[in-house]
Amino acid sequence: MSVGIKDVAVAAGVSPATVSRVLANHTVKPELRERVETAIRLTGYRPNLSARRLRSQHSNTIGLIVPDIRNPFFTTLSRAVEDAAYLANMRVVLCNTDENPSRETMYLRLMQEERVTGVIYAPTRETAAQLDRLNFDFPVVLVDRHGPPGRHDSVVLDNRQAAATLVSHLYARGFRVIEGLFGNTSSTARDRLSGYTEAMNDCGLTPRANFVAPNPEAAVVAAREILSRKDKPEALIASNGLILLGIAQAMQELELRAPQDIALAGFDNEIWTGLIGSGITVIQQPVADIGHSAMRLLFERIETPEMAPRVVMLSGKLIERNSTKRSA
Amino acid sequence: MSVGIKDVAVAAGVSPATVSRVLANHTVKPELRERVETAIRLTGYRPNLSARRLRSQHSNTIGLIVPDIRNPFFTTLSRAVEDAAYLANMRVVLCNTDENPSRETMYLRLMQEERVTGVIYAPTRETAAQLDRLNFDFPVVLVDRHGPPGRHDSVVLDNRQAAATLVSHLYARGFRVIEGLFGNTSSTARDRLSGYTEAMNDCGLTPRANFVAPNPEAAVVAAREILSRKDKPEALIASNGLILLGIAQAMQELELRAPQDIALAGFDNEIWTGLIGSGITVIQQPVADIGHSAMRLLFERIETPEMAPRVVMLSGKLIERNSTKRSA
DNA sequence: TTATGAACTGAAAAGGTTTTCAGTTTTCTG
DNA sequence: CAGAAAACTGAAAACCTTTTCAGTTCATAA
Repeated sequence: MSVGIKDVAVAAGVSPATVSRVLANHTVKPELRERVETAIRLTGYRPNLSARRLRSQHSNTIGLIVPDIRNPFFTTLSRAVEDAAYLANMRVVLCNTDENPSRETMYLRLMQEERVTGVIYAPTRETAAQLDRLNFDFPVVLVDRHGPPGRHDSVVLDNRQAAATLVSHLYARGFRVIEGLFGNTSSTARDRLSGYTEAMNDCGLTPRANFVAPNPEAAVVAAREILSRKDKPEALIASNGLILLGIAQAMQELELRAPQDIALAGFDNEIWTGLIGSGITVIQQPVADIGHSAMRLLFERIETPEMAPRVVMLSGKLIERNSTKRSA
Repeated sequence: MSVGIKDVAVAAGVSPATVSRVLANHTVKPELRERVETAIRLTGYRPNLSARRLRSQHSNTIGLIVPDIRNPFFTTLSRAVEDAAYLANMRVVLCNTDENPSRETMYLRLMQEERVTGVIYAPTRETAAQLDRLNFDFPVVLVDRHGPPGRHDSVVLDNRQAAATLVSHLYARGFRVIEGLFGNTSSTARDRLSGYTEAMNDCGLTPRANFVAPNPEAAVVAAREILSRKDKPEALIASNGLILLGIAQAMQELELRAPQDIALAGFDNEIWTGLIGSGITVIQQPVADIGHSAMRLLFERIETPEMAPRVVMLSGKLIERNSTKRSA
C-alpha cells in the first residue's frame, strides 16, 4: 500500500486538511508546517495526482494535437509548448494525427475525457471546416493553421505574404517559369497557394500548382514526375519542409542540382537546407515564437474566457541561399 | 455542470454500476446495454479519466523521459513509443531533461505522482549510476543507454561493435589517423568510445578522443578547433547525430569537404546525412525497433514483474557513403 | 479586561468513477 | 417441475484528495 495524505497526517499529529494546506502553500502555523514537512520527508509521501485532479477539478494538463511530431516544425513547436507548460506547472499530452480526421476526432474526444485545461491544435482542413459545429468545453488555440474566420484564437504565419515573397525573390533573380508543389490537407498550404498564385499573376506569370500529401514519400513521387518532364520549370517552390525534402531527394536521384538545373525554394529552415549542396533558399518560420504565442493565448483565454478571439500572425523571414542564384 | 455516469444511469433507468459495466464491456443484458448506449449518445457523456484512474488504480499512462525531443533519434523513438502506447490504449507523458540530472529526478518524482504504469527512460550517466539506489514503484525500461549491470530491463544498440565497425571501415579504406568526438553525458557515448579505442588498438593505431556536450553548438566549437589544427586527422568520427551535425557545420564554415579534406563518419542515419555533399557514412540505428522493443519489454515486465531483467541489444548497420571514400 | 475580529485547524462532505457484495432473475439439469 | 447454478443487477463502499464550514485559538483594540 502506498502512503497517503492520512498517513502523513497521523505521522505529523495533524488532520489531513492541514497536510493538504501545507502542500498547497496555504496559511499554516510554522510549527505545524515544520512537523508536516518532516512527516512528508519521513514517509516519502507523494501526492496522487488523479485524486487531486478529481477533487480540485483542475487537470493542469494541456493537449497538443499535431499531425506528426517527426515533422521538425512540430518537433520544435512541441518543445516550446512543453517548456512553457512545465514552467506553468502543467503536463502535456501529445497526440499525432497523421493528418487523419478520424484520429483527430478521437483525440479531441480523449481531451474531453482528460478534462484538459486547454488544447493547442493544428487541424486538417477537413476538421477545421467543422470546427464551429463541434463544441468543446475547453479552450482551443489553433496553431500553424486556421479554422473558420473569427471563431478561434490562433497563431499562424503570414502565409500568403511569405509565399509571395518567395515568388518575387525568384522573379527578381530572373526566373519566369515557376511551379509550386503544395500540400493538400492544411489551410496553410492553401494560403501559401493563394499567395503564390496572386504573386505570379501580379508578375504577369502563369501559376502552375501541383498537389500532394504533405510527406516526403509522396513528394518524391510528384517531384520525380515534374523534374522528368522535358518542359520542366525553371524554378520549383515547396509549400513545406517535408515536401521540400522530397524534392531534394528526387533531385539527388535524378542528379539534378540547384540552381544549375533548376532553382529550388521552400518553407522551413531545417538544418539540412543550409548544409545541402550550396544551400536552399527558404522562408524561415519563428517556430518557437509560434509555440510560445500559442501558450500565451491559451493562458490568457483561460484567464478571460469571454474575450474576443484573437489571431496572431507572425512573419516569415527569407533566407537567401544559392539554390535560387541566377543561372548563368 | 458536465454530465456524469449518474445522469446517464437516470436517463437509461439503470444503476450507475450498470453504466460502468457497459463502458467496460462487462456482461450486461442486451436490452439494458442498448438503453445505456443510447443514453450515452443522448447525454453526450464522456467518462472522467481522473475519477476512473483514482478508483481503478490504473493510470494507463506511461512516461517517456528523454534528453531532448528535438534530437531526431528521440523524435523517432517517441513516435514509436506513442504508436505502441495508443494501440494499447495508454497515454504518454513526454519529458525533456536536457541531460540535466536535477530535471531527471524532478520528472521521476512526477512519474511517481502520476502513478504511471511504467516508464521508458534514457538516463544520463550521472543518474544512471544511482539508479539502483532509487526505488520506483513502477517498472522502468532503459532505452539507448544502460544503467548498473543486471538491474534493469534495457534496449540498447551494440555500441562497441558499432564504433568498431566504423573504425575498421575507415581502416580498410586506408585511413590511419582517426580521431573521435564523443559525448560526455551518456553511457552510450562511453561505450562507443570503448569500441573506438579497442578497435584502434587492434589496428595498431593510436586512439585520440575528444569530449563535448552532445549538442550541435558545443560540437561546432570543438570541431572548429580540431579541423583548424595543422596536424588535423585524416578522419573524424562523431559519437552521435547531433555531434555529427556540428562537425558538418564547422566543415562548411571552414570550407572543408569530405572526403577530400578529411574523412567523416558518425552515428544516426538522419535524412541530411544522405543529402549533404556526396553523403556521410554512418551507423544506422533501428530506432523504431528500439522503441517498440522497449514497449514490449515494458508490457512484459508489467505482466510478469518478478522476471529477471533483460537486455535487448540491437545491431547498427553501416551505411557506406562518399564521406569515407579513399582519398586520391 | 472584554469584545471583536483575524488566523488557524479539524470533521466531514464532495468529486466521478469502479468494485464488492448481496440479492434477484434467468437458465439449466435431472 | 423443483432445485441448483449461472447470469445479471443495484446499493453502497472505496479510491485519495481538496474544500467548506464551523469551531477554536490568538492577537488587537476599546
